[in-house]
Amino acid sequence: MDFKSTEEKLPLSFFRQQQTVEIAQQLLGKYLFTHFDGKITAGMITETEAYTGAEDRACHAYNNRRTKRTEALFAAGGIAYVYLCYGIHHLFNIVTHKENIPHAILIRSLKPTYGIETMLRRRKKNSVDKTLTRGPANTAQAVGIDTSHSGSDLTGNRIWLEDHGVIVAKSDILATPRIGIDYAGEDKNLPYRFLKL
DNA sequence: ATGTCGATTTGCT
DNA sequence: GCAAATCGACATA
Repeated sequence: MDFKSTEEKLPLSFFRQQQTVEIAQQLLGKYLFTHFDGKITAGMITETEAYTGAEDRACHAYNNRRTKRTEALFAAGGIAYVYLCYGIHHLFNIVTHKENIPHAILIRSLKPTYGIETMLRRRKKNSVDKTLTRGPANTAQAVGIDTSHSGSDLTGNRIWLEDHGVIVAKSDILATPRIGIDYAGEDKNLPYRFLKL
């Protein structure tokens, strides 16, 4: 299948960069595509959060905590880390950095651009509203990503990212502390959440 | 408009 | 046992 998108697809080298906080900002304005059950959906990334590994108390791999769940974080960048939150929500992350450095970027929000009917069906909604692809669990559900996709290649033909040339100036990025990590001590105040204005 | 609460897997104590 | 990188239903105002 040809989506005329090959040249725009983000390469493995993008995900293997090592400044995860910087990459989280670069992801704003990029497009997340999925192709499941014969349906393609896509949206422009508008909100991200960086999780920076063993030294980040908010990261699941803090202190190199290694479990079956967090194993994907320790792989080299370019795969998905998807985990179940509160027993029901699937949260999609992009793994970055090199092998054994467990960094990742949580995708918190998209602007839907393609396959909106499919997104509505997955979200059990009748019409587009603000909540269709806002919030990490809603976003993952809309694009059809669940924990079975943890460890998936992000440069393949099921889940991938594209650069459509959208330029996001630093002045159009709002940085705030991350959401829902009150347990993270000092690290809860780090400005690692980024929103495209 | 704002607040409380339940859903329910994973991992740490 | 309990808290968690959340969401939406329901209550009260």
